[in-house]
Amino acid sequence: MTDILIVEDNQELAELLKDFLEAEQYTVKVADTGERALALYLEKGAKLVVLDIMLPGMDGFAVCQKIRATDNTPILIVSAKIGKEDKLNGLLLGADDYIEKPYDIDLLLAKINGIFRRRYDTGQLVEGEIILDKQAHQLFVHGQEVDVTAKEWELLLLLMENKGKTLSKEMLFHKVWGFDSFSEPQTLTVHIKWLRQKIEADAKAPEHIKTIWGVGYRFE
Amino acid sequence: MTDILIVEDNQELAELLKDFLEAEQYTVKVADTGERALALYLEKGAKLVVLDIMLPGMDGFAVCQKIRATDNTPILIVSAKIGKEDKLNGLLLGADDYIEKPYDIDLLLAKINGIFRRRYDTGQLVEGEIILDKQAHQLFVHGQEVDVTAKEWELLLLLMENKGKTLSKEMLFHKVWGFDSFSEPQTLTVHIKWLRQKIEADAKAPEHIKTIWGVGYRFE
DNA sequence: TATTTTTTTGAATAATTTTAAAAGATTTAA
DNA sequence: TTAAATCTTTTAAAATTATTCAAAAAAATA
Repeated sequence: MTDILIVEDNQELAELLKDFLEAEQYTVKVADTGERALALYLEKGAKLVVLDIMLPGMDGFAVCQKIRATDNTPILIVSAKIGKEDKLNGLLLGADDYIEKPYDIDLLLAKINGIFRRRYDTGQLVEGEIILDKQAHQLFVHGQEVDVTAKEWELLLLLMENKGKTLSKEMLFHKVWGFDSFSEPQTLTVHIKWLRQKIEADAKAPEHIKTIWGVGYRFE
Repeated sequence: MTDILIVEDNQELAELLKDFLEAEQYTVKVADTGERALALYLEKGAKLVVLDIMLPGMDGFAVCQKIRATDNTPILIVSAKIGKEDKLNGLLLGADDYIEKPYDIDLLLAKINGIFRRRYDTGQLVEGEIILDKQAHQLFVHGQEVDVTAKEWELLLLLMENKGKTLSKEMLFHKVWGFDSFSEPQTLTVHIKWLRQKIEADAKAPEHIKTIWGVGYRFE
């Protein structure tokens, strides 16, 4: 969901970008030639391709064209030699945006964030059959709306926003009930139980809300 | 109400624009020649025509002229070769705005939003049988005028302007009664009740103003 | 002042949250 | 390997909290 493929022949610059974007929670793969970029793209895919135009061998425009022949994944063209013709060239080939080298790294991030927001941020959290609409404050399971209480909603939101990560019971309790809550720790597990009954096919064998013994819970 | 006709001979670019604008809640039709654009326009109409000047066969200016001969639908001219003469040309033919290729997609969106706001924002909010006329300060349900009090009006306006989003009771209360209000929180729910009696077919089973337990209300 | 509109109140109702106790799992240590 | 200890889940009832409703009081307006 946050996979970026960087196509850049300057290894140092590529590493720098990778580190920077990873710090911003993106998942980054790097390719140093057009050929390798295409191979990597076809094998692993990506949600955004950041594409340098000047590459040894197959140039960026060719890569752009080949990717567009496959699908509609957004492409951000990066280049030192963007003239009007190049911009037009890229636009005609289906690139989504441009940035000129040398660029401000924050501007690059802004453009990347913008592309992700426009293309992928629907205001919804989707995990398989479970859809959480944050704006509407609605939960759908298999397309059916399911009523959840305020506490259940907060718990599920926390778990889904941190899917794959195990959250400790203390952390969950503090975030949902507040640090000053005097409630008993069972309260949390009872709410987990209600949630499981609402979102799991079989609440006895949960597929999504996993128990991590002695630690807490993890959404998968 | 949000129909856009894009006239663009580059199919890839046209598809890209279509996807982008559809993500922004517009309804998009595409034509790749001037002749097809006119035929589509005369058959289905549109609220805005985004018109590339450089087209094979009948060029953009000719399309512009023919559309203007029919009605006053706004036209946004897009072209790489906008010189002073072209701008003047387009203006004389009745185009509403221009954008030069290659353009920033956000700028295009801003211009489109601007045209729609200027041309079509009638100051009315319409949701099925409910019409809120902001200028006249009147509410109609099933074509019948319904009197609402000042507080009810503000409440309904807030809800309808944010339809689909759940608004918290605190937010509603603050916006309608002001941050410094000392009133009891029930006051809000009582007003919601009056509103429901005025706009809902069955106030006991509201179709429009939904209660989100422990959170607030949502207009649908 | 009379009328309309808004706000408050308190009781009834509905829904959620908490609790406590028992049962079920998993881990630890003998 | 087994028993004990620890942790988690279930259950149902109790407690709490939120919402609705109707009527009355207060405030604003004509």
